[in-house]
Amino acid sequence: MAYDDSGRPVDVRARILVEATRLFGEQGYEGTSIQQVADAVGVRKPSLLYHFTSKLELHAAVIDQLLAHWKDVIPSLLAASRSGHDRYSAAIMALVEFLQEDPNRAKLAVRELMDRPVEARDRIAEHISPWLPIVTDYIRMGQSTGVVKKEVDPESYVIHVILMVVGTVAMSGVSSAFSESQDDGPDPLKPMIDEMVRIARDALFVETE
Amino acid sequence: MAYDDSGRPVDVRARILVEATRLFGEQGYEGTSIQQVADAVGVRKPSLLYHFTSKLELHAAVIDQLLAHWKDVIPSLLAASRSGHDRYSAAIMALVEFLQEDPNRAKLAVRELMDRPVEARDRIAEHISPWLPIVTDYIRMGQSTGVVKKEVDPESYVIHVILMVVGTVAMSGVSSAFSESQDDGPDPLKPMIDEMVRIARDALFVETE
DNA sequence: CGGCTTGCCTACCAAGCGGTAGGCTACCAG
DNA sequence: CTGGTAGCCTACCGCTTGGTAGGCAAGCCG
Repeated sequence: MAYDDSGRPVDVRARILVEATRLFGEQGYEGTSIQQVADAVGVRKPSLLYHFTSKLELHAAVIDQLLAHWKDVIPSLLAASRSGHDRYSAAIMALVEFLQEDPNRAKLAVRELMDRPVEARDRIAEHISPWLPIVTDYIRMGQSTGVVKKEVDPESYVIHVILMVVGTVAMSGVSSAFSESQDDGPDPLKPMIDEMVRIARDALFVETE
Repeated sequence: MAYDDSGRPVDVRARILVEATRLFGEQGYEGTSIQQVADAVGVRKPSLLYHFTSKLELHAAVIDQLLAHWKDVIPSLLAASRSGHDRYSAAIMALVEFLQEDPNRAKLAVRELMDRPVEARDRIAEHISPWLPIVTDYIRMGQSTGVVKKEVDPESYVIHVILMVVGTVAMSGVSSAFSESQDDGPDPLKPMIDEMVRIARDALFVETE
C-alpha cells in the first residue's frame, strides 16, 4: 500500500477505510453518515459508493480489516506470553499498546459486541476462538505444574482479561473522572493499566513471595 | 407509581421511559427513532413528544432514571462489602444481579461512556465519585491491617472491578461464543461471573490458605 | 486512431427523520 | 353551564439519509 507525505494512504479506498474506522468507532454505525465519511476523506458521496456499494458493505470491510489486524497481532502475543510472570505482563502490555495505537479499535469492538451480538459471536467463533485452546491449554499446564492457581477457570479467565483490556482502552475518555487531580502527565491511563496487569497476574499465578 | 396486570406502568410517561431505556440500550441513541419508541409503547409520535419535548430530553430522562436507580443500590452495596471475603463476594453478586435485572442498564452505561465521554464523566463525578472514597478508604484500612494486599491501587482497582462487572453483563449476548458446547443450563453466564468474583477477590485479599 | 474501463463527479430520488400546528375529547373548577 | 387544561390524535413540514442515473475525463489496449 502506498502512503503520501503525511503518512495517509494514497489509495482512496484505503483512506475511506481509515476514516470509516475512526468515525464508526467514535460515533457508532448508526451515528455516522456516509456523507460524513466522504467529507472526512475529501471525496463526494457517490465516489465513496463507487468503492463500497452500500453502507453495510463499508461496515463489513471495516470489521474485516480490524479482524485482519488481530490475526497479525495474536501470534506474537501468544509467543510472548509463553513463559512466566514477566513475559505474561509484557504480552498484556503489547495488547494494550496495539489497541491504544488507535483507541477506536477498542471502541469499535465493544460497539460491535453490543449492536450485533449474533454476528459478532460468529466472527469471534471464526477468527478468535481457534487460538483460545492454545492459551487455555497452557494455563492448564501451569496448573498441573503448580505455577498457576488451580481455582482458575481458564476459558472464563482469558475472556475476562481480554474484556478488561478492551474495556479499559475503550473507556479511556472517562477515566479521569475518578482520579480527580492527578490527571496530568503524558499518559493518564498508566496507573489504570498497571493495576490491570497486577489484577490479571495476581488472579492467575500462585504467590511466590 | 401504578402498574397494570402484566406489571407494566399504567402511566404513559413511565411506559415511554421503560421502552426508551430498552431500545436505547439495545440499539443506541442514534440507532433508535422516537417513532420506534412510540410504536413500542402503543402511542403516536406526537403523543410521545407531548411528554418529552424532544428526543434529547427523552434521552436525558432515561439517563436520570438510571442514575436514580444507582443511587438506591450503591448504599446497600457499600453496607454489604464492609467485612471480609464472603460479604465482599456477595456485594459484587448484588451488583451483578442489579444489572442483570435489565441487561440494557449495563449496555446503556457502556454506550454512554463511549458516545458522550465528557458528559458521562461529569455525571459520574457528580453521582458516583462521592461514594468512591468510602470504598478506597476501606481498602486502605485493610491494607494497614494486613488483610488487603499492599500492592493494590485502590482507585484503579475499584474502577476495574466495576468495569469488569458492567462489561460482562453488557456483553452477555456473545459470551457463548467461547464456551462452545456447555451453553445449556438456566444461566450460561454463571461460570463467567464466578470467575470474575474470584479474580476480584484474589487480586484484593492476601492469601490465607 | 477508437472503444472500453476506471474513477470521480453533478443532479436527483424516495423514505425516514425530529419536530410543529392545530383539532378533538374528557375532565375539573368556578 | 362555561372556560381551561391535559392528553392524545391527524396532518404536515423541512431536512437528512442511503442510494441511483448518468455524464465526463484519463488511461489502457487492439
